[in-house]
Amino acid sequence: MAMQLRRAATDNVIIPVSRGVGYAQPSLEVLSCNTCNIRGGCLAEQLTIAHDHSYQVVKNRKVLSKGNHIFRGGDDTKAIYVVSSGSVKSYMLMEDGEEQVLNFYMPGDVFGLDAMGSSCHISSTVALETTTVCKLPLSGLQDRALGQGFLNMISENLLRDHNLMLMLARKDADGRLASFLIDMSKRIEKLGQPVDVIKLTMTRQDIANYLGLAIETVSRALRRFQDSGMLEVTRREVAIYDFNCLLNIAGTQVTGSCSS
Amino acid sequence: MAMQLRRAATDNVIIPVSRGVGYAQPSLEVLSCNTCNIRGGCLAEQLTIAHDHSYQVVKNRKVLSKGNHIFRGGDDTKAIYVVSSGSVKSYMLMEDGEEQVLNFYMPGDVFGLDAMGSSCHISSTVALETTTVCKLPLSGLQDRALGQGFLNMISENLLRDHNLMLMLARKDADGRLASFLIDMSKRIEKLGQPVDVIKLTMTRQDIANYLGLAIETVSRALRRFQDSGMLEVTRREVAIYDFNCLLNIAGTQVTGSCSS
DNA sequence: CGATAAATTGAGTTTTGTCAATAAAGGTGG
DNA sequence: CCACCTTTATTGACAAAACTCAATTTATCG
Repeated sequence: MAMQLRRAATDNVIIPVSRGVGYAQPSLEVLSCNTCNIRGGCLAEQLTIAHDHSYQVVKNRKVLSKGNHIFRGGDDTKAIYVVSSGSVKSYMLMEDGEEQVLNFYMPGDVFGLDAMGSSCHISSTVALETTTVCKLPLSGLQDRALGQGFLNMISENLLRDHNLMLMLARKDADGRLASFLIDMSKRIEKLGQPVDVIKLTMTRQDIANYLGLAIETVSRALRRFQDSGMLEVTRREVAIYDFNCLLNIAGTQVTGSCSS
Repeated sequence: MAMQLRRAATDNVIIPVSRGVGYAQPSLEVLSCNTCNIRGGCLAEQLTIAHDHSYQVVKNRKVLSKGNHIFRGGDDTKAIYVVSSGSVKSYMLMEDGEEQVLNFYMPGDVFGLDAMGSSCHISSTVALETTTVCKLPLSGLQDRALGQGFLNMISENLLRDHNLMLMLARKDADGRLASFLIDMSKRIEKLGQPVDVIKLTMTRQDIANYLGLAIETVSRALRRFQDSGMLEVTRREVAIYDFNCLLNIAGTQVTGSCSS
């Protein structure tokens, strides 16, 4: 395949030092759980409070602006993270500089799990927009009962990965894009937002790198969908008109619920 | 893509009841850890003993013959499993009957993790040959400190999945097959077996369903490799002559070690 | 408002899937 | 132990999907 190099602000070969030393993190402001929108079921809160009962209010939230990395491949493992607001992509770099996007994370999602068993991160993560993340130190994690929520999260992660694998292995371009849009829709639904309008915080290139397609193929598939009238694309926003049609094109979706 | 239906003994739509009720498991023999070859670092042993200190000798091993399922998609979640001997494949069925192979498991490997957070299994698992598996009941798992070994295992699983995703998304047929062979070689190396002879316990169809290729493409890629002299294929056995060449074709491999 | 980045669109090529036929292997029963 | 049948694997010819290259348009950001 050997596509040409295509990387943007998320490049992690040439490490940006543009704003001088000390500005690696755009904001050092640390926020407490009290001001977090993710109420109930926040794993970071659960685990951190469980870990240290003296803190009822956890203060480990940080604001990142677009393009800022949370961690990069090779960085020492320190924590796992929860998205509080905004969105994040995780990716791995191939030797040719090509990046494979592994996942997009939205508010409530936990990321950085691949680091749990290793001394450093394998993947990299970067904010796709102004984003707030909550840091959950890993120290002592192995000695504690982690609770069902933790196990659920792990199997959710595995399920998501399996879904992507299935998609990459078996679906054509239209099927992959349809699956992607449905997945995004389901996720924003969980956040209580309207399901029929998807705001894409990632570039077409990111989508292509996630779905294992060329950027041109993504563009053309979106056009085909739009021409058929099932949805409308305007810049980074997709309005879905015919959900059934999209589901049809997507084919098999692996859900967490046991219906099969 | 919509390839034609291709399923064999592992079909789980038509449930085989060939040998009559009561023979769902070919053997009810239960073996103890004392007779297990996997010494040291067996997670099943660790977790089970940790769970119930009164049993120093765990008796939960079972023998399965080729084609027998350990569990099927939709089955109630009861346990996670460790391969003691033999080999296992896990797969998910698509609506068109197509199966996507998720992984092949070898002695020491843990499988069934996707069930941890769910009330039933999403994937199915089947023995590829005469296989011994160790069952690890899930009950009470969430209330216990699971140890670093458990966390390691989870991140290993995630890493393996990410590797496959990267492969499916970015590599051509030759790259995928080369990656597959290298991975198999590394895994048998861990088991203390020679790295240059790989015994394939799965069919070409299974490999194709794992790599997201047509069976013919797998066959042709193997022929190309053989013609170039880097390896030799005889039935279900691959003798590797030029490992560097294979690594070259495979391209990026994601390893657990932090070298990047 | 201009420069850079992102996205779209078209034309041509390559890879891989599909269909079809054949060969080889493995298992079963006489 | 051998013949037969089923399953598995190989090989060839053709078609389709997606990638590459190239040009253009449209956003975004300073």
